[in-house]
Amino acid sequence: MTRETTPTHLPVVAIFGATASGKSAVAEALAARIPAEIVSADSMQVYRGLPILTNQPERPTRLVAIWPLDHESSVGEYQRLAHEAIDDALTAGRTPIVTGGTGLYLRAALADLRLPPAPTSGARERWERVYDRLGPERTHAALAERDPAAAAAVHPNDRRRVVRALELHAAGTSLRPERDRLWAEETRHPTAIFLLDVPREVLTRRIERRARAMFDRGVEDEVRRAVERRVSVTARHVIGLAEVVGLPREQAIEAIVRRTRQYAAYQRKWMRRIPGAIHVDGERPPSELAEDVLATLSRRAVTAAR
RNA sequence: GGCGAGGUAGCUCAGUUGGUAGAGCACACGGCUGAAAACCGUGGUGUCGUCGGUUCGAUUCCGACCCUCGCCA
Repeated sequence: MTRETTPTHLPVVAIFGATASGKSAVAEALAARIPAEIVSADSMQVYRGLPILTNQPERPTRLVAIWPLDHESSVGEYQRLAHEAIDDALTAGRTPIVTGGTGLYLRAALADLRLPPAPTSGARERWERVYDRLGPERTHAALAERDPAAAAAVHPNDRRRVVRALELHAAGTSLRPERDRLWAEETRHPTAIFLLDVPREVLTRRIERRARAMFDRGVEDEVRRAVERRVSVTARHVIGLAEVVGLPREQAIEAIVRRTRQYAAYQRKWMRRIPGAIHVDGERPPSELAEDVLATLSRRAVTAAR
């Protein structure tokens, strides 16, 4: 008797945790036990050309290294590809294991966020100019006149969102969705979401070790080669890119550690809010955690079958 | 050793013509719907180097001492 024949009734597994919490290790341990396909939910690992800096997994993973560095990324585009990858795996009879640290991307992969349309060409630049000319207060007031609901959800100083809201209103829609799907528990497929809890101090130690290891592995050459050509606005935000280019080694390491810790704190916020998730002790060995995940899945399958 | 500059938040520093203090960064918390490793909001966490003097009141003025940095020996 093999596990492969065990129906789970929970076709999708998701693993979320802070950076350096060991998500990939658990996903890989799980993939070694059941027919599965790992799908990345990471806004920076999508890029090709910075495998060391973005900490890309060794094992082939869907939606990793899919775009060149000059590509402007977006959740909308990612969402389409993620749904496709997940559905492909299911069709092939494999369990999609959605793994990643970008909270919004994880939600986009699992749920149908019904994102409002992409900006039409030139619209964003036009509204940005309006914002810069009128200033935060007056631009926000103009938004409030046109789309009160959107204005209520956005702070005047949040240039990006005020501009986006105006751009959507001009396109005949709104920043405010008819239904909030971001924090709703609904998903496209029955899904079990696991969150890896790891104490901050442990995470900090791992982050420090990993930052140093990046330099031993040649991150400086990697970055030097990457910035020889155009890097998109979105890719420019990879933690460490500006630091490696502009700072001496020790300062760069220090800055990368600081920013990575800030990122981990941001991910902890997501962990508090992701609906319907199961917290597990991320300090236990990946193999044990994988077994636990399987046990939870079959327990759920029994409940679902009733 | 002499001269000079300085010791204020975790860090870098501002300030108080005497009424116990505030910026940036760090940190914490919150928001977020096609840039999310992004973006925005809220919060001061303090023996004002130490001891003494003057004063109703000293972080501020005075004295001594300690420490740091620079220049000269």
